[in-house]
This record gives sequence, structure tokens and C-alpha cells, in this order.
Amino acid sequence: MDIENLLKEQIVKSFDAIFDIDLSKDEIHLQPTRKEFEGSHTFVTFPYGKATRKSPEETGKLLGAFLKENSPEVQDFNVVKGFLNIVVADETCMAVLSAIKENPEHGELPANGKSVVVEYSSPNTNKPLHLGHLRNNFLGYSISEILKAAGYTVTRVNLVNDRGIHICKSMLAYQKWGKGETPASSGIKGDHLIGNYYVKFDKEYKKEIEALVKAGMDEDIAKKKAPLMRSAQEMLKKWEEGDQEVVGLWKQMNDWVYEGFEVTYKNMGIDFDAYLYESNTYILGKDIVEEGLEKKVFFKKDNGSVWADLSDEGLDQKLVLRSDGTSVYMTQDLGTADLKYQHYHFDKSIYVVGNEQDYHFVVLFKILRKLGRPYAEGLYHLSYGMVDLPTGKMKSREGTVVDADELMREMVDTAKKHTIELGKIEDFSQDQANDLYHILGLGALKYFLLKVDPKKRMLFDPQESIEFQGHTGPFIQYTYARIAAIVRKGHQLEIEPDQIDPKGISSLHPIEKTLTLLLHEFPSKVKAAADDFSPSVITQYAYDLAKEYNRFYAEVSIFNVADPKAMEFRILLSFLVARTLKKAMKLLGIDVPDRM
RNA sequence: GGUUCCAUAGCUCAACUGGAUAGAGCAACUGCCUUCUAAGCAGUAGGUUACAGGUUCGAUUCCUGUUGGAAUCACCA
Repeated sequence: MDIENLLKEQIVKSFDAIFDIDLSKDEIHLQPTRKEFEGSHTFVTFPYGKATRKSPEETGKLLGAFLKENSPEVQDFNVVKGFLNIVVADETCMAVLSAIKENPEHGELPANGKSVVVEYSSPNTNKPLHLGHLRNNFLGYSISEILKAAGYTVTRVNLVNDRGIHICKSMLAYQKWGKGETPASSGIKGDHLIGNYYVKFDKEYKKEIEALVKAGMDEDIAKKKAPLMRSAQEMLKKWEEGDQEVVGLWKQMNDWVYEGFEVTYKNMGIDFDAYLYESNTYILGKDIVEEGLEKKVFFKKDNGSVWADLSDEGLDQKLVLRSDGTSVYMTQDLGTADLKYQHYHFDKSIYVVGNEQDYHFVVLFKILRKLGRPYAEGLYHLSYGMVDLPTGKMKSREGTVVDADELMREMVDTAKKHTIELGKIEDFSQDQANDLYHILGLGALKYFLLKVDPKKRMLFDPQESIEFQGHTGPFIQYTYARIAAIVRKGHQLEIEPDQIDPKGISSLHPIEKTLTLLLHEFPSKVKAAADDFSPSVITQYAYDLAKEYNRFYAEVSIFNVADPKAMEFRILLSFLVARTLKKAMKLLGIDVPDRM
């Protein structure tokens, strides 16, 4: 049963009966009633004035009266100007709650037989993960969970960027200045150790450029001629030729990085179904370049470089293969797209990549369409905004980044501090306490990064840090823990939620009704989040639900009521709110604690 | 300079895709713990939705222009 759908049907019938106007259900649009008015669903009558030949207000009144008379689900109505506010019947809400209780999979949509590949994280192996990566990872993980709940089969792929000039920069710096340092010898986590050398390279490289410019060289030329850059390029060439020493160093350093990443991913609670490595995929696109030349999608310039001409689509020309025959980013991505399709036969393929690469993906998708790839329509760039600091953009090379490991540690520390101050878990073991700090700290961080619309850039102020009060992860976790306490107390009284029948209460408190209808909305929120690829739909929903529950908690007594049916109803309602909050948070990759 | 995106309370964000008096949180101020967890609840204050036009019953939302900001336009990724 879907109340909104049902009301739409009733409204269609009413239009037919009263005005002899034939509407389809899809034309009817309902919106939530603003809380200053009575009711839950609102139908706007302004657009129908011409057809009904009545004022919007009169139209609303006629419709409302008809609904109240003929629909058992409509208990009452009121009309304000052109707004018809509908009050859903108590019995309907009880039936709704009963149905939700009976369905442990409430909020999980039936399997739709479609598969989707979600690519996210995709780190470079030359530096540790930072705040920007956190947004990427949390988004990718969450959207995967949401798509699963929406009925898709999901494969999560991490395409590791493990080769290229930037990797050689770290390698070169290590070779020159590393003195055989290892994670073991220095006590530095592998990814951080490598990152240090990437920064070192940039510092020395800049010195070289400066010196050359001072000697009278043009800056652009100096950037290319600087000895360090030339050495790095030479190293890349050796790597591509399979030079043993270079490849050996590359393997060694990448292994250190992977050890570091593994720890970070584990802390984040992020994982993948498959890994792809660019060192394996970078050659793949070359066949497609040939194919594109045959199909006249690409053309070759005199120097041998290959280009896609997209000027007929309002874009310019784009390089797909260098004149020396080596591949560029675009070449690889063409090849990897095919590879993914061969492996997974996806209906949709999502790329979770920052919006600085918008243009790249526009071009990539257009080319694949021109090449007649059957999967081209299912490609989607989930383009998310950058995370800015108050000081501006983060730059790894300049060391002005918020490090992921450090930030997570700080969040957990802050959670610990808050928890100890409140002193509610003094009977916890050390392990239990540490688990809780982790759940809360990561919950705060994930919620903070996911609550903003992915498309928008957002600001992170490390000074003010992340809140644990108000519109936050811990607020929702707290609400869950509160309800867990209620359920425990119910258990002591031998009242078990799954044995409660919510029907047959004499009347419902308005907040009980609101909560029930909110629970009822969960599946449609999951669908909306999946359709928009937007976890923020879920964060907002979880917040609204938790907020409303806390209002209920403050206003209504659960165990201190005369009517045992009313008490049971409230326990069941609480239980189902908790169940739904837990599910919603799971879609965000956030755990909830039983106590906090 | 071309293209794309953005601009909402002091700050961080919403606004169900064109609907009611634009909502939350933080920060400030007032109340509420002898009763189920105060990481909570209730309230006060805070707005010319960057600016100027236009479209219509109705605009934060759509169109045009202006101002300010970001990204991108590499034989980098």
C-alpha cells in the first residue's frame, strides 16, 4: 500500500465525479503539508481553475468534501486559498505501521535485474589519502549501498592509478634522497613515506625552475628542461621498457603504499569488489584508437598523433594518442570502459570523480557514443564538488592538505572526549569504549561529508572541526541509542515489538501519525537517492525522522500511560523508527551504537 | 578570452524540480533533567534568496543582462 498513490487515485476519481474532468494519476502532484497547517498531504488546486470553472478555493473544498465522504483513508481536510490539505485517517496509519512491521525489508526495493558498476576511490600511489579522497570514498561507498537497496546488482571497482609521471617523481626523489629509508626503519606509514618524497621532488623541482628562470630562461621552457623533470621522464620511459631496476623500485614503493592504504580503508570502513590497476590497463585503449581511425571517428595528424574531432558537437579537438604512440589518460579510459563492459555487462557505469574532470568525461562519453558502444547510454559521471579549506584549495604537492588518517584520528579523539565528559558508559570495557569512539567519530565525519549535495563544492573548516550536536551523525546515532534503551526496558517488561499489533488504538497523537507517515516514505526516499545518485537525500531523511522522534520522545510518555495498547503502540513505533534509522545510516556507511 | 558551474540568515547547509509567511544546524539569548539517555526538547532574534529586468495566478527555482567567484580549455592525470 502506498498512501500517496492511493490519494492520487482518489483525487482522479473526485475530479471525474465532481467536474467530469478526466485526469491521469501522473498529472496529480502532492506535496508535504507545511507544518503550520493540519494534515500531511497537500494538493495544489491553482492550475485547475480554468478546467473546473471554480475558484481554486472552491475547487479545493469540493474535492476535499468528496474525498472525506468517499475515501476511508481521508479523515479530514482543510482548504487555505488554493491548497487542499488532507488528513489521513488514524486507522490507515495503524495499517501502515502494521505493514512496515511485517516487512523487515521495508526500504529495500525489489531486484530490478539491472547491474551497475561504481568506480570510486581511484587513488594515486604517490601520496596518502586526504580530505578530498574521503568525500570520494564515502560517496562511492554510499551510492553503492543505495543502488543495492534500490534493486541493482552492484560491483564496486577501485581503479588504482599506479603508474605515470607523477609516480616516477616520488620514485626519483626517493632514489636521490631516500638513503634506503623504509616504513619499518622510519616508523612512517608507507603511503605517507612515499608522499614525503613527492613533496620533496616538487620542492627541489621548483628550485631548479627558479634557477633556470633567473638565468634568463622562459618559465614554460624551464619547466620542461629542468633536470629533475627530464630524469622523471626518462624513468617513465625505462619503466615502460620494463627496466628491472626501475620496475623493482616501483613495485617496492607501491607495496609500501598499498600497506598504508589498506589501513586507511579499514579505518574508513570502505571496501571494493574488484581492483583494476592502470599499469595493466594503460595499453588497452590503443586498439580502440585503431578502430576509431577506421570508423573515421578519429584522424591522424602529420606528426602521427591521433585526435578526435568533436567540433560538430560544439567541442574542440581532443588528443587520444601521442605522436610517439604512447597513451594518454583518454586512451586508457576508452580501453577501461570496454574492459568493464566485457567483465560486468553493466546497464549503468558510474564514475565517482571530481568535477574538475567534467570536460574529460563529456568527451569520453561522446567518443564512446560515436564509436557505437552499446553501453554508452548507461555511462554516468557522478561529478562531485571539491572540498575547500578556508584558506582555499588543497594541494598535495604543497602540503596544504587535510590528511585522511590524521583527520579520522582527530574525530575519534573528539568523540572520546565528548563521551567521557558525559560519563554514560563507565561500565564499558576498553574495547567496547574504543569501538564506540570509532563509530561516533567516523559517523560524524561521514555524515558531515555526505549531507551536502554531491554536486556542490563544500567548505571544511578544521578549526571549527565537526560538530557532534544538531544536524550531525551523532545526533542520529544518539536517537538510535535512546530507542535501544526503550526497547531494552520493554524487553524487561516482556513486551516484544514483533508481537505487538498496532491496530485498534482509540486515537493517535499527531506526532505518532507524522512519524508513521515518515516511516512510510522511506522506500520512496531510497528510490529518489538512487535516481539522483545522492546520499544527501538519505541524510536529510534520517535527520527529519530522528528530529521528529526526539520531539515525540520529549512530548509523549511511553511507559507512563494508562492504556497498555497505547504503550505497546509507542514501543512498536519507536522500534520501527530505530530499525529505519539503522537502515538509513547503513546506506551512508555509518554504524549505530546501542548505547552512547 | 571560450565553455561549464556556482552565489540563500554572521557561518555551514536545505527548500520534494514553478507553490502557502524561504527552512535546519552552529554561534547569541530564554526556558526545560526527582519520571523512558539533556549528544535532547521548546522558544527569541537573525533574509530585498548577489543585482536589474522579463515570463504567469505564483519565481530561490525558468529566460536575458550585470557583478563577483570556481573549474576547465596540455602530446598532465
